Amino acid sequence: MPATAKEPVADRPKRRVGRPRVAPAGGDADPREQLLAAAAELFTVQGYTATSTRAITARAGLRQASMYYYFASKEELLRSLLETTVAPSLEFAEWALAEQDAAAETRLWALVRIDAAQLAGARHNLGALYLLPEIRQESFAPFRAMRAHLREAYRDLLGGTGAARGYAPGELERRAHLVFGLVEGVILARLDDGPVLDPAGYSIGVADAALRLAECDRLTEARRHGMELSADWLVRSEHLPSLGTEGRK
Amino acid sequence: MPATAKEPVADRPKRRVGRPRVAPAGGDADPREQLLAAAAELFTVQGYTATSTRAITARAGLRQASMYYYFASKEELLRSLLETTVAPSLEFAEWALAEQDAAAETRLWALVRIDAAQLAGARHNLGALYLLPEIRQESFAPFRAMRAHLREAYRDLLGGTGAARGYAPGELERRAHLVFGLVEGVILARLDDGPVLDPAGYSIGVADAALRLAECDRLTEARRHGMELSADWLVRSEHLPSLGTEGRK
DNA sequence: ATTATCTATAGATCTATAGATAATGC
DNA sequence: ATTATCTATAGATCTATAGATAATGC
Repeated sequence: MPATAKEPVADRPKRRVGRPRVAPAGGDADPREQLLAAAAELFTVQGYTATSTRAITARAGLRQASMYYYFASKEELLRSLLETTVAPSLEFAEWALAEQDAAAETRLWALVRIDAAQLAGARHNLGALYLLPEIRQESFAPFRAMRAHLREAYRDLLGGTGAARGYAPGELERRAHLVFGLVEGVILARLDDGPVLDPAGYSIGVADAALRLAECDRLTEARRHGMELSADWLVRSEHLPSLGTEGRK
Repeated sequence: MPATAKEPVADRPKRRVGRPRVAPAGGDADPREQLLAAAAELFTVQGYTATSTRAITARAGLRQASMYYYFASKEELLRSLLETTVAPSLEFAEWALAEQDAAAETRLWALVRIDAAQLAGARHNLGALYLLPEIRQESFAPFRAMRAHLREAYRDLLGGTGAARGYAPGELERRAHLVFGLVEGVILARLDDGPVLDPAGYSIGVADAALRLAECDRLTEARRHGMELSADWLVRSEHLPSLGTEGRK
């Protein structure tokens, strides 16, 4: 007879205050967390508008109306989810910006790595929520501000880089976009392939790639490298097919 | 009295067959195109599910039910829009793959350029539609197949590159993801900033960047370049904050 | 008494179909 | 006769609120 059998925690009767649930799911977890988890899954898979509060609560083991005990609206549930998603990256970015001792290259590399790893490795493709059209609404302004901050951190780190000294005016901004886009490309890769090939390894690949993007002395060389930008190619890639549906404005 | 006044086309009375519209908008355009244009705008700005057929038709100058004269369902409208969006890129990609005379670098550069320019320059951020969760449904399989083809073209061009000879196994696939992600980063940049900084110039920047991403001999050098991957940094970027809402499955 | 849930429902949608109608074409 | 639109509406949602209820806490 093991002594452990008597621990008060082990056989905690998990009696809870309040009316019992009629269809509990997933055991004793905090209902608020259960709702967030259910929403994360459904929002990323089906989309925000297409996910009903009924579907969320069903997955969380509650009745539809009970959601409103924890969140004032469906929108607030989304807001909560979004903010917990950027927060860690942003926190790391602030720290990296302040840490002036290390080279900017090092700090940029580390930021990209951690950011990419998080995007690649999170259980659901939460990054895809950044793209929801809903977040343009005024009520998501705080979240958008967080993202803007993060992008600025990328730009500032990039600006501290040795390569940045060689940038023409405006080039820093452009490169920052490229690097930021590279990182968020992880989100898109996951959309096509499910969880990306080994997050840990992949994120290092992304971080290395970010530094390659930063460099500028290679540009002319790369351009020369086996490229005959003559007639046909230039012409064809100059002509942008107008992409239909021009519609008036 | 200018002679042009009599041209039969110029003063075409634009009388159309069928019951007249009650609230025409945007003049004499083909109603099907008007619907596509309206949907493009609304889907990209508000999202697919959040856009009602009523909103689409209102913008196109028709009554809600009249949409069904042109499209069997709202979903088919989306499908139509998506396919006209990838089609041009895909067509160019096929051509580029076949054109074995030019160096792979050249062809890859041109493909990236045209693709990025299209994403950056299109009136609405139509690329963002790729990300709609709806397109995972079986009914969008043909569209997904087109995208997969495009990605394969990227990979194959990349594989023909001089740099690719130095890739470790699996590295080609990974780089292809990076390049594809880089290009689609344009979509995300637009989400934040509206139409990106000068599409023509930006797209060249992206194409140059893609070639930089392809290179591999620089990797170790880049890593050495000013990086002290010691204690603190490695540790901190090793630890991935677990990102909340773990929920069970 | 407090807490966490429930049931029931009001009110507001939204998609798609049925069937009428107002033009032109012949 | 054909075409392109319209009006009206069935049926199916969906969000959020009101108010009841079944636990525990004291």
